[in-house]
Amino acid sequence: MSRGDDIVDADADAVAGKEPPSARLPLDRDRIVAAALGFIDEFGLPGLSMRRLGGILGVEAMSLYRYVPGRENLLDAVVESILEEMRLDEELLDEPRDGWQDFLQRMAHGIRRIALAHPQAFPLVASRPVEAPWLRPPLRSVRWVETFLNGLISEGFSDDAAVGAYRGFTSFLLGHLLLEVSTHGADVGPLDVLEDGEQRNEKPWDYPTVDRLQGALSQDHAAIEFEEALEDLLNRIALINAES
Amino acid sequence: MSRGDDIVDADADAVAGKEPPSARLPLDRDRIVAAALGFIDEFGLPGLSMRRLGGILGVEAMSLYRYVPGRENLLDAVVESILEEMRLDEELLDEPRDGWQDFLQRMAHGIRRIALAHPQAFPLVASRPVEAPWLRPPLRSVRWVETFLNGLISEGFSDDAAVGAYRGFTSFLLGHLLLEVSTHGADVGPLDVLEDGEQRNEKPWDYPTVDRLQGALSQDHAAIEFEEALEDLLNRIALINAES
DNA sequence: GCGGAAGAACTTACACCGTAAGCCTAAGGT
DNA sequence: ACCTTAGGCTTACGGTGTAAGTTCTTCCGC
Repeated sequence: MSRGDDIVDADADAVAGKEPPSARLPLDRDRIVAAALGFIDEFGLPGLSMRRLGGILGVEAMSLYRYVPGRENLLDAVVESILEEMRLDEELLDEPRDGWQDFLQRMAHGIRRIALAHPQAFPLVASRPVEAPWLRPPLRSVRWVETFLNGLISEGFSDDAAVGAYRGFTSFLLGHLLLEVSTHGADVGPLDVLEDGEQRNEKPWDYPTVDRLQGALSQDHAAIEFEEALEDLLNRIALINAES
Repeated sequence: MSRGDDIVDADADAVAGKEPPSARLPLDRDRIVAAALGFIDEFGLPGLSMRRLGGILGVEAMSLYRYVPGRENLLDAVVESILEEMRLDEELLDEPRDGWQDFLQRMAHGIRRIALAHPQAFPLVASRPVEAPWLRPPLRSVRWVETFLNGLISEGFSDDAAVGAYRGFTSFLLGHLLLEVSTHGADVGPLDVLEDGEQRNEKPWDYPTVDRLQGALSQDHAAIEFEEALEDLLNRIALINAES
């Protein structure tokens, strides 16, 4: 080493008007959560460790524990931050304006947007244990449930119809979005390329129909299917509403 | 201890016709997978480690690696074994007998049965990466997809209609069953009982509608909802079929 | 019976993980 | 000038997956 070029001269920096790198951004909790989400988005959940996350923030792992009780809690916070992000979506309404169909359409599309924005993190929303059994993913916060139910009731839904709609809505969204997002993950998954001369030992393959339909199966109509299935769901909900 | 009662007398056992406990069941791969599934069913996925699994089988952790390439592969094998279990279900048909509705009804109920039989393991079926993007959970094996598609096509479905039905079917099942199973998990989750004098620091709670509907939200109509939603799905599929 | 080969388990070792406990330094109030 | 406190660092412990090497057991050809 020639006279420690890699060591920053803090005094000189201070004179130059720069902030010393340490203690300037005192490692806020939100910044930790944001960094965690960023990491997951970029490298996937399994790679996230407290030590690495600390490294990203230029800090030892243990320093994180001043702001976050532990890894589990951190992941919960990540989920929460994703739902919070959805709050900022301008398209989403706090209450119906042009009928409950429009209200639910906007909500469904909003959730789909965040799912597609965080394909690696979205499964967290689904797989993290929920504090109350009726608080179902992906509408994982009481505020959203309250918004949902109030919205429908204000449009003339009975209590039971609103609850039924809530269950159908969550179930539909969870299934569709998990699958849509998981195919995105498959695209960027482990490359898994065959080395030269390497031979994949395939089992005997005798699935002619799958073979023949491979093309049709691989086509991505997720967006259209989402719209159609959503519309069917809304019709179904309309029926629930009419019956009750 | 009075004269090592806990030590088995192997010779005496051999004379009595019993097999010595060691090396008699040479730790077959299927036995490992079955033990893993059993463990998950009983204690949940996060507690499963190679060392503990070895312990259960009366063996050091590293011995498992002779039959299983690693933990990830083991979990894949567990998923596979669950799907295999479904093959044995007598109610399931290899091809339609009383129409495609009956065919799909049986398949849906079969998958629901295994989901409810392994509530702790079922999320694995959904969250494990799939080798091909069109191989969607919970129908996670080419054989099942082949069976599904062939069944529908033999009943007069066009290729596209069959593929569309496949997508709707998987999406519906995944969403509904994941949610149904997750509420089961919540029941047996960490007890989380308040200690004497401990006070849960609740945030200010202002969700009157959720409050009022707490009862309705908590009621468990999963079975009925499953039937109704499944019937709606079948109607939807019938439409797809008619249109194409 | 015996030597050797092969199979199946055990042992050791490494890098990494989450996190409990304590230490060190610097800023701010008095 | 002192003390408090915040905000980070260091160390340490038990646990994890797994690569590599070792030891024991069993069986087969002679």
